[in-house]
Amino acid sequence: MDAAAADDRLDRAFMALADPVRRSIVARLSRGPATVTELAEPFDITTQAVSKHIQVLETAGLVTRSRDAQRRPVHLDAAALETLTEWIDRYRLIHEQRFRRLDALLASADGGDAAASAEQD
Amino acid sequence: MDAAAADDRLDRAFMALADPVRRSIVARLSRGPATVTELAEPFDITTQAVSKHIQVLETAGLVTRSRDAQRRPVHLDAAALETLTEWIDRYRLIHEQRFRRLDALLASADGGDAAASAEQD
DNA sequence: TAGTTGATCAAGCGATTGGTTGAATAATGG
DNA sequence: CCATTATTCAACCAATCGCTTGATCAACTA
Repeated sequence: MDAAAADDRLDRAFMALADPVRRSIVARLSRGPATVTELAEPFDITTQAVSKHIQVLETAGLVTRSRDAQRRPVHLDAAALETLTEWIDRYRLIHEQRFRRLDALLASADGGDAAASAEQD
Repeated sequence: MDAAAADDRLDRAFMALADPVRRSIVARLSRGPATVTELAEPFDITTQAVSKHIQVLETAGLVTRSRDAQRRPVHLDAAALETLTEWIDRYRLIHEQRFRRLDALLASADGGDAAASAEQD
């Protein structure tokens, strides 16, 4: 997978989670697979709309589907979720390490009141 | 903050990261604050467009801004990023624990070939 | 076989997105 | 004061989003 494809995958995955209905579906699926009608039940929207939401999650790689007679059970893919936390944590940790270095620098250079303003910038 | 407001916050935050330009801005900001023009430099779009991207990140609570003469330096808010990983990890872990329980159940109940199909569903 | 259930396809609609150009607002420096 | 620099506001545009209704497909069951 090249960089552009990985980018596109992140686009779709974050976009997929940027909707309360789809996040609710993910939450439900964390407790086990469910069919489209089951997933649609808590919401005041049509099953067609829920079907589309599931397609969005599937295209993003967050869920997969199997077959059971007429039903198409939806399964969560936890590995895809992990990819997202990895992306976020990567930059979160870089940011926090920068802070720690800055604090250490200011603490060793001079008095403590400079360290207080370090949190500001 | 009530549940609806928290929901809306998550909507905006995930949506904000669902764009490669904005993710690139977040990556840049993890190494320290930057002005709008600095952030716009790597991209083939206008500074107005970048300004809008930053407003999206700001509304999502992912960045804050200060003032330095005409400049409006943008700062990353790592705590907001942590909120996102917390949401994702919550359901990821529920999902994985469910798998572990299922594996243990099948392993104790009968032979190993049932455990092999447990990964399927 | 006919009817029912589960899910998708298709077309359409209002709202929103990411981008543009052009004008306006702030704050600095000569 | 005037010109420059940094940023935002405003209006617009094509594309996409979430959702609807209506029709279709697929598989079971009486």
